[in-house]
Amino acid sequence: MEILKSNHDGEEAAVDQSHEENTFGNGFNSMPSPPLSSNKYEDQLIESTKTEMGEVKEENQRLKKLLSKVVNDCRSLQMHIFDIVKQDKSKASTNDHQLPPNLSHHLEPEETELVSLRLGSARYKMVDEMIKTNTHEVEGNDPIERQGLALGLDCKFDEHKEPAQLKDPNPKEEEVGDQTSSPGKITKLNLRSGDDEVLQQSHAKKARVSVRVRCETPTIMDGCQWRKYGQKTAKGNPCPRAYYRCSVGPACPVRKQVQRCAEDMSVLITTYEGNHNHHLPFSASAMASTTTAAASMLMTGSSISNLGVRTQLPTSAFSSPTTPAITGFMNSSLQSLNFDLSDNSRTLLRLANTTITPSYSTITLDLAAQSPSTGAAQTTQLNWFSSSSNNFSPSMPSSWSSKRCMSYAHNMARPMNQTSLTDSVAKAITTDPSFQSAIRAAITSYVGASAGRGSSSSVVCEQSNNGGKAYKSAALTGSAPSSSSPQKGSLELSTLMAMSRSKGTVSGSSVDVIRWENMK
DNA sequence: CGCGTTTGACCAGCGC
DNA sequence: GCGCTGGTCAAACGCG
Repeated sequence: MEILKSNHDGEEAAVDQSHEENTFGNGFNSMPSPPLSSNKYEDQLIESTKTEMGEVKEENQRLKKLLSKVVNDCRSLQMHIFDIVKQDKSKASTNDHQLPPNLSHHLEPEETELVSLRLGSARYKMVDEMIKTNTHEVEGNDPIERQGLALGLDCKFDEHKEPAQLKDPNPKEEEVGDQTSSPGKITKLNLRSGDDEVLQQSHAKKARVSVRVRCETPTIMDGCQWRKYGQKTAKGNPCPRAYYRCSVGPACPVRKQVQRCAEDMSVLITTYEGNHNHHLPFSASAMASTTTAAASMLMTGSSISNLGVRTQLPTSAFSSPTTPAITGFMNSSLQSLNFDLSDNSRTLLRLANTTITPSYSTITLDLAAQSPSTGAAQTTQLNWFSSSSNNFSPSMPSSWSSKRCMSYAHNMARPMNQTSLTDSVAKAITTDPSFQSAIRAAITSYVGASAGRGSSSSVVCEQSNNGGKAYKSAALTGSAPSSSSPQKGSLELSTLMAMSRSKGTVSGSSVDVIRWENMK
């Protein structure tokens, strides 16, 4: 540096600028130094920025239209499903038990909730179908599946539960508790109904999503309401573990455990278990859908984008030591992606090194890990990893999801084909609800946190090719405002006032760094 | 008074 | 069978 400065004074500014712009602090260099005639360069940069802003605006409009279409479709679908449920109910009431009118009246709110819950999947699936290109076939010949009536494995759980609830609209609280809050009793109950169910549900019971985050507050603000029901000092950790259950729904089975990390007291470990059986506010749905999607991935090995499809995997799939569908996706797709959500505090969102083993059934979203290259910088990484060691097996079951993952793997393994790679990444982001959820949750929590400080915030996305469009989609998809609640925490594209793009390198490979500045 | 938290007791699972 | 541990329950308590 000294030699450069003394021998090439004219380049000093460029060198400094290069140094200054290397503020990502995550192991890759910034864009190459601009030429001496920096005015021309800046003009070009401004022009390209303007152009890209225009593209972003167009994309925003397109997505807004898409969103409104989805909302409308959801409403009509909701009405349609409501009719179906009503018809089924009237059939059941005539064929089976004749419920008194006052009791059948009590059924309706619960079923509405039930339908809406399924609509979440339908929405994902509809978006999936609307956005996706012709490379992915639409799964589910069952018309019910096509309407998004099934929720995947975790919701199969509900499917078994719901008939009982429908038969008895006013179940005793103990009975609800038996099915939701006491895992041991679940097993006992299900022993009567078949080994497969027992296995699946015991696995489902184990499915957990752990979130590690650097946080001073007693709990992280995930938008949900929790009631503390216990506290215990666990072995090996002086900090007590607090037990919470979701208090939004009367019989919501979701639990969470909160404990400070023994090694680093500033790290809060929050473990979620179960799936909400009620509506959630937007701010809560981000985290909830993320954990649900992660749990679903964990349990089914099916897809990430398969949430709307009833899982029909054989029992052996659950006892398999690996879930190739997941590892295939993660190793091929997520591992090669780096998302950088940063502002003054430089939050780095990284999805990497993911292997999920059902026997352990815990997936961890690590928002507290330090970037090795940044040292003490306030950098937060999000790592998806399981509690098990790597034992990825390349063998794939011949399921649709696996094919899809292989498709990702195939595309990801061809870095030379930039367009293909870009398309694959774009597809992965725009069609995978869990991926969207992860991004949405990260952006939501991030923006929510920064909003309180009143500081400007930005979203930086990196990509290992020259495409960039995929990440625009990522940010847009992840931040698409909810139709019902454009709350704090949602980041609308209209607030993204400036965007820049620069070159950098990651592990010797050239990357594009795209930065959106939120000037709000 | 109602709601949420605290805290000791209880229970189930697991390893030895 | 016993002891350890994690998870849950429920009475007591505190707060608005």
